[in-house]
Amino acid sequence: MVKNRKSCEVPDATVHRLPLYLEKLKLLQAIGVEDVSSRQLAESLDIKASQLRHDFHYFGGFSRPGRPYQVEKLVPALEQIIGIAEPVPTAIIGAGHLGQALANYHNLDVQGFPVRGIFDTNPKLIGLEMRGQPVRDMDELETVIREEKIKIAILTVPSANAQAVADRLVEAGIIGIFNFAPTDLKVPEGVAVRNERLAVGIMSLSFKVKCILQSQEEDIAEV
Amino acid sequence: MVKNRKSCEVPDATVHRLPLYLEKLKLLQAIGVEDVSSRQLAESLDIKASQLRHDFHYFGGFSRPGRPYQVEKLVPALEQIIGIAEPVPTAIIGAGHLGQALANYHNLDVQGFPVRGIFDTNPKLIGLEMRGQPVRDMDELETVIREEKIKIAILTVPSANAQAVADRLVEAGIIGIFNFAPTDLKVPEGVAVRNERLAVGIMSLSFKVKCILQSQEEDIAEV
DNA sequence: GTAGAGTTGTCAAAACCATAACAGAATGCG
DNA sequence: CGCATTCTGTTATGGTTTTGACAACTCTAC
Repeated sequence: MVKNRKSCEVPDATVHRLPLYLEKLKLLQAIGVEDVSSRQLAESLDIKASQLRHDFHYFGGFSRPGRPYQVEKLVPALEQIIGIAEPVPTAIIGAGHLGQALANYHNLDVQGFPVRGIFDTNPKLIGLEMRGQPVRDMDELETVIREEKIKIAILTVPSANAQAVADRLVEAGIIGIFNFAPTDLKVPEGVAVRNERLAVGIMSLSFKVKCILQSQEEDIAEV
Repeated sequence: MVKNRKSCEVPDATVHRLPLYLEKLKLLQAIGVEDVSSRQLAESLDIKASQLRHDFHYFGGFSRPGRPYQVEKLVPALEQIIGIAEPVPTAIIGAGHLGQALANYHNLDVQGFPVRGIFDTNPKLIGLEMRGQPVRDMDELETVIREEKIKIAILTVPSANAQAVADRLVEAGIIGIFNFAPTDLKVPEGVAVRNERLAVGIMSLSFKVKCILQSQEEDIAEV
């Protein structure tokens, strides 16, 4: 199966678009659309059709020349590629506001990431129910991860604890960490980390806002 | 001031790194570091020094050849560039779990985005206090935005309402929208949108996890 | 004062990604 | 059937971003 190894040698940019394709396709599926051409799909996502076909090309053909894509086939194919053909048991570490928000984010389940464990150190939170899951003491972390075969953890603990918790997660067998703490985690080879920095997002937005305001001022000055 | 207009013609990739530079520099500042070389700073962020210098080069020199960067000068310079030299009044639309999480996210204030208005339609939420701010009825949206001169809005409402709310925001004078709804917002020229899709994040993580698992299986098979 | 180590700003090369172009295939219609 | 249209898969082109390389400059040590 050389193809498997090769199918992982894909640009990050392409990987980030796969979820968008899947999302849109599920929407089409829900309203009963059967066929969709690369152009239709691309336009609805505001990208070029050639880029979409190029992306798909990394994974081999999803259709044949002359025939549009079949939604019914494409959805499971993408799910397979993304790795959510089977539900991926997920844990949330840190039941603060952000952790709660994510635990209650219904879409997580729907999109293939059922939450099988919520953990915190705060005695006031331990025992509370969130979406049918009790908040557990961190003592149980390793046990639950192993029993539930959890592979992905969402980390919403304070920065100061993030690295220590990450170490425990890796030790317990976690392979993917979705990190919301503004800290660069050091993890061994064979563990994937994705940092989600709210601050980066809002600041790059601020940069654009500043540019807009400046150009408006200049436009006025020029009149 | 041609430089202003030019300073906005910067690759997105560079813009996204600016907040990281600033964050790290503030950390250094806090522990009393005065000088820092491009190599030191770059290594701590796990990027190449040449990239950092290249990024800075877009905005003109922050130092002179031979001399390292001075933290005390670099921090305000970056704040200026990002547009947070002055605090940027911000609103949160949607006081659900995610909205609450962000409202309580202390760093928002610290990093230059004081929350000056929290809005929701749910009568049960209206009136509640979050970080010293009452949750207001959406009726007050336009008034508060204008009075507080709010320019940036964080959108955490359900997908179905996102576009309608965005329209109101733009009408009221909002220039930047930080959108957490999985919807592509249509906004007029002169309004910046940044989409933050949690689903995309966790799915691209899942892709990498799947690749790791596959390569592990293959390694075992090869032995 | 001079050599050497270390630094930035700048430009050139390499790697990467997005777009365009096109061959080959299917479909629909007269 | 034959033609026009539409479509994918694939390759080539063009552009952007990252990385490497180096001149010019500063400081320290001796």
